[in-house]
Amino acid sequence: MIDNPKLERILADAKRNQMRLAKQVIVEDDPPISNALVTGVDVAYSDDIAVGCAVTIDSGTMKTIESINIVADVSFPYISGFFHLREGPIILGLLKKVQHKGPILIDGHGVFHPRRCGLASYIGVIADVQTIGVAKRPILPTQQCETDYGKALTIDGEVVGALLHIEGRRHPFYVSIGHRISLETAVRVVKGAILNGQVEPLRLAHVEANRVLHESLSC
DNA sequence: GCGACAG
DNA sequence: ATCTTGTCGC
Repeated sequence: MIDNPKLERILADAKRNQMRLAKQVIVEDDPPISNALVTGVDVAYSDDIAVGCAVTIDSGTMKTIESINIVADVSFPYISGFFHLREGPIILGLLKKVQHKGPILIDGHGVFHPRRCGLASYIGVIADVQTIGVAKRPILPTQQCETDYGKALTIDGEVVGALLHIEGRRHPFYVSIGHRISLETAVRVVKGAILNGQVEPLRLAHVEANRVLHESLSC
C-alpha cells in the first residue's frame, strides 16, 4: 500500500489541485446539448485489476451506439473526497478511446464535493469534456430548496446539486454539475436516460465492466 | 474527541 | 466497490 506520511503528502497535494480545478469548472451549457447521445462510465474491480467501460446510447431509443473498455492495474485505495485518485486515471484512459462526443455521466459527484471538485468535475476539466455527476448517496449534509427543475441541494446557500426522484425507487439520485453544463440541463439529461428506474448508460457500463472483468479474470 | 464519509 | 445464499418486499 502506501505509508502514512507519503499518503498525507499525496492528499495535501490533491486538495490543492482540486481547489485549483474547481475554479475552472464551467457551470453553463457549453456547448448546448444538440443530440440524444449520452455516455455512461463505470469501473469494476477485482483486487488491483480494474476494468473501465464507457457505453454511449441514444437516449431516444435507449440503444447502444458505442461501447469501449479498458483494463488496468489500480492500487490506490478509495478515500472519500479523493475518489479521482483511484478512478481518475482509468477513466481518462478510457475517454481517449471514445469516439462520440456528448455529455458523459460519471458514477460519483461533480461540484457536490467538499472542495467543489468531485470525480465528475475532475474528469471534465482535465479532459475538457462535458460531464455530469450521478451518485446514489450524498457525500456531505445539505439543505434543500424547490426550483423549477426539482429539489436543489445547497450548502450554506450555495447550490451544489439536485435530487432526482424516480418513481419506483426508494432513494433518489444525486445529480451535480461535472463540467461545461448547467444543473438544469444535467438533470434533464439524466432524466432522459432513465429506463426501468435506472440510469441506462451507467447500468450498461456497469454490466459490461463486470462482464469484461470476469472474462479477463479466467484467462 | 467522536462519528460521517461518492465508489 | 468486493466477499456471498437465501430471502424479504413490491
